[in-house]
Amino acid sequence: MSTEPRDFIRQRIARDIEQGIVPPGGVVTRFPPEPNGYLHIGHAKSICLNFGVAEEFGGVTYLRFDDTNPLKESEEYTEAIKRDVAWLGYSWGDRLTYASDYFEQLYAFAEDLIRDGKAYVDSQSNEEIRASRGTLTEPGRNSPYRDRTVEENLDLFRRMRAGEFADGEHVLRAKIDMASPNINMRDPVLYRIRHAHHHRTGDTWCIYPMYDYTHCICDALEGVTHSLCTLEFEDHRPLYDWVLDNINTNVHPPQIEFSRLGLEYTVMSKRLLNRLVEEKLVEGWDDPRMPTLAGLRRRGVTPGAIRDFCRRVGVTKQENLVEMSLLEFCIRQDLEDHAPRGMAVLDPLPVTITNYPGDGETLEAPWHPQRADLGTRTIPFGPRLYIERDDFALEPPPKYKRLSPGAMVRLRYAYIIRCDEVVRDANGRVTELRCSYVPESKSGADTSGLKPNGVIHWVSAAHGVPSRVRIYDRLFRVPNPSGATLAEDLNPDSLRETQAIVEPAIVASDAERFQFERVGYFCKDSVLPGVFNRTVTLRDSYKPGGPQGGG
RNA sequence: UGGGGCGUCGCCAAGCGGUAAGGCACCGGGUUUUGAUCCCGGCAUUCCUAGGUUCGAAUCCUAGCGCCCCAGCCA
Repeated sequence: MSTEPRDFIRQRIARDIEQGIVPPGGVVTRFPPEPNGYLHIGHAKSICLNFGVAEEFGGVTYLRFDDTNPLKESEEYTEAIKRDVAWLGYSWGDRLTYASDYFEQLYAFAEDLIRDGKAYVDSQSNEEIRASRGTLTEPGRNSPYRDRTVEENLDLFRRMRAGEFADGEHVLRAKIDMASPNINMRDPVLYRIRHAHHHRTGDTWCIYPMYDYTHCICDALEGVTHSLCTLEFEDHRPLYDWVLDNINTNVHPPQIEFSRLGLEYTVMSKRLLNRLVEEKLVEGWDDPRMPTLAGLRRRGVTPGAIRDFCRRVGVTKQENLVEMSLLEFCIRQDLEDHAPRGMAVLDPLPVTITNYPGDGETLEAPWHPQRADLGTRTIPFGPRLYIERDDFALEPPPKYKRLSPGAMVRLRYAYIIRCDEVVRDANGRVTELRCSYVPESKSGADTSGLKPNGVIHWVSAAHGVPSRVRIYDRLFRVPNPSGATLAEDLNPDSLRETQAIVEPAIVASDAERFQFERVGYFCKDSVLPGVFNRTVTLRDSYKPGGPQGGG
């Protein structure tokens, strides 16, 4: 489709296919997270890109865990990541791999590099290496160990592997150029000693390869055709290329960089998200206020909405800070099409229908106004109801479309009522509305000819189910949370609990999410039964000043 | 006064020498048993700045300016 976004990466891939560099249907990409935390919406951009591109051009995508640093990684994270990628709607088939699957091959290539005189064991301390690396403007100095013989290097490297040395005693370095203007090329470390238990390889290794050395080789080993990564790795590309140019492989994917996602009001660094969890400032990685996929899921955000968001955001090399309103739009639109409708009252105002005979009846209403396929629900109606307190105004502002003294309004899917009397307590607070209904105005069979000025939602007092409601706003409220002052950046109103009265069909339904008329979108909280999360509100959402009193 | 990137509407983003797509947001108007949705209309004489090349430049050249990334035995 010509209207589909064609970013520079897709253009490049299309060109590579056209020129025969990559066979049609032969595109191979990979999504390579380090299992050191949960995936967030920024990762979704990369997932949608990598899996999306393979889908569009015919190809496959690997889910590859970049697990080269045992100190930070865990099984819990790999499981969470798999869950989230699958939830987003992508499947890796049998292409689930780990960098650690290749440790043996990586090691063999390293010995080759040593034999070729392209890598050496450096025995300087961490500090010495840092000091001799030079600065942004000054070149580095060669290590005194740089000219060790091949035999000595091989011997030392093997003994490193055998566990003869303590952490930090030696490292394996590439022999490139200590005077390179690109600091990544100043004899980068390839292997370090780490006597640590790895979540997959256990204690079989005590030396672990570095990212720059590992990533490109894994790409080559898996036959990746386009290695997509974010902008901060641009400076690493010469090293990516150097490694592949100096080992025995004829596979050499291009590394192509794009900018990471910046989202207004949210912080995306794993370090900060980790702190929020560690310091118990949130309930966990899946706290609905978190920008993690798990958090968004709990909040009621759909995978389709996130995919749509990633598509609309595009892929470029520009730094960007996307407005929250775009994400909200994508969520609203997805829910608009799919979410069943329901009625709930957050702040109840009792209404008595004074002329209603009997004690009730059952009404029928569609789950969705446009989608007959979703079927219908029954709604109990009676002489005692609750309406939303702000659907009534003692002194209605101009163009007010809801209820006020003497005015008429339609109760959605039910009858037209008129407010005859307002009951107030000693403080003047409205405590009840006494109304009369128009019997011939029944929804679907209205012969009254009346045109009320609005429609409001309601719940039968005798049947409504009280439910605890947790209202989540954004976790951060500053335009650009710095994280430097984490506590100050946090929004103290980001989580509130209140009570809602919900129509019974909602409680009985097994649907996850609902759109509540005049209230917003909700989803069932998967953790606490009978509890709903307010996720996105149509009208009141995030607006300064809160609910609009009718303005 | 090192290297690598990036600068098109409030926010994203097309554009690749032929005379500024689209989306979000916003502002009008219409439909509506959700003030939602939906529909219609408006919204950059201008592309960081200044020169230059050209019949013609956001697109090419030159010089500036601004922003981001890099000195982990993290990824």
